[in-house]
Amino acid sequence: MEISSHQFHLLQQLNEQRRQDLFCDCNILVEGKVFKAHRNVLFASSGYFKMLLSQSSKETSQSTTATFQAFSPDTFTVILDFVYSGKLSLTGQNVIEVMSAASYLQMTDVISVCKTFIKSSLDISEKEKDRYFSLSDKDVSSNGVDRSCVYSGGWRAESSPPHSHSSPDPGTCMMGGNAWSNFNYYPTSQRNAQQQLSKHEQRQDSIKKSRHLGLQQPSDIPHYKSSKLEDRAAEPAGHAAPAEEQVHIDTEVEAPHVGYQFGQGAEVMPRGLAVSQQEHEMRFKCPFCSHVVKRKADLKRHLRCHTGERPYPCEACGKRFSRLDHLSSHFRTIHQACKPICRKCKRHVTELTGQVVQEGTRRYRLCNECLAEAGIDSIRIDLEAEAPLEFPQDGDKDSRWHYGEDNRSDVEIVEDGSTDLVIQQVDDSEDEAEEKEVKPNIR
DNA sequence: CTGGGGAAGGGGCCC
DNA sequence: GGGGCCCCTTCCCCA
Repeated sequence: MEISSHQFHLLQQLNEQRRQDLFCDCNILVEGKVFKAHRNVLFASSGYFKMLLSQSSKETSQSTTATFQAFSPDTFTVILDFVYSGKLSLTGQNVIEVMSAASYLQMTDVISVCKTFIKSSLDISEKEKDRYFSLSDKDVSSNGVDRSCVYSGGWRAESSPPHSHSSPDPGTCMMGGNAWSNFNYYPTSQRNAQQQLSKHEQRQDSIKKSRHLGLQQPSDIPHYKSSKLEDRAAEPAGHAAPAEEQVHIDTEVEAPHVGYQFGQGAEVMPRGLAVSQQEHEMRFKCPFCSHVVKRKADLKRHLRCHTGERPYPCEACGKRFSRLDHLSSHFRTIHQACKPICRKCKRHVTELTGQVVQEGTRRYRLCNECLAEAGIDSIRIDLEAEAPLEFPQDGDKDSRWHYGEDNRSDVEIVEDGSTDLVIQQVDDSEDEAEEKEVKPNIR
């Protein structure tokens, strides 16, 4: 006969003991904050602690101290609360750090829930995007502003994914016991499962589309296939960690001040052997790969290569980018002909020696000789429709990307530019204030 | 088949 | 934390 409430009461009792610091035999030091816990509970919950404590238990039967600098005390609070309650308090703000910490601690279930949470958030973003794109294809210039809300919205706390019915409080994912066994939600259709696209697949997709179709409409957003998110979900939580991913483990008894660094999920070695100050600074580990970065913002940026999120669409051609600077670079190169180099002979051209050729949404420069050789000097020279070619300058942020209405219509109509070349005179001295500038959709 | 060039994309880091 | 620049690698196209 099995009494189902026993597990719950047992966990409850252990949690109570933890709060009252009863029988706690393990101290976890996170950025100066001390957490008390029971070794057996940590051992049973985390592959990392299992490894650590099995090692230290050989050395001592007394209390153990583990020191972490890889995540914040707040993050560890979420982890530890989960260990002792089965409730994981995820929000859009903490999910990345929690997942990173869970990866660190080799807590498979937590990682899975975080992934589901993120995927759910992305799905919300996708829905918003779909809704956004279905509203209007013409009102593009104003939509860029809204889109940032859409993308960021998916990560907000209020966008928390649906959780188990047994979860007592909103925004908390229940794990453990029956609640966890029932936790198997897939928020939307299979489309969501295909949302994630591996880097390679995604790139192939986008390149083919842009090259073969010339224009990548919003509806051409890559249909994300099975991703690293999915792939990694199948991996054990204790996947290989890089050498940089290291934490100090201090054993208080036999070697009071001799620390151990814990890397690669299995090795315990004296701290002094490999820990350097530089490695201490590298503290944000990607939960999907072995990459470690110093700044949280860099991790956030890096994660886009796993999630496939591309919040920055080029307004001229529709191609989407994961980073604003890539969009800017793309725009300058492809649509603004910023390079003062003849595309054919590679010679430097000036406003006197060369002209800009517009080929669909693409622009590049040709010297007068190459223009004549190409036999396209008879193509109409449309000075009226000339768009500025100035490289965007600082302090001109608002105006530099503005896309003249005439050009807009040009761009939208002409997709296969091979039959519609427009030559423009190069005039870098033109007054910027009067320029009609091409403007990508910057958030 | 191969090498060069262009474009995309990722990381580091400064402001 | 975001924006942006620089550097590097990878991929693809083309001669």
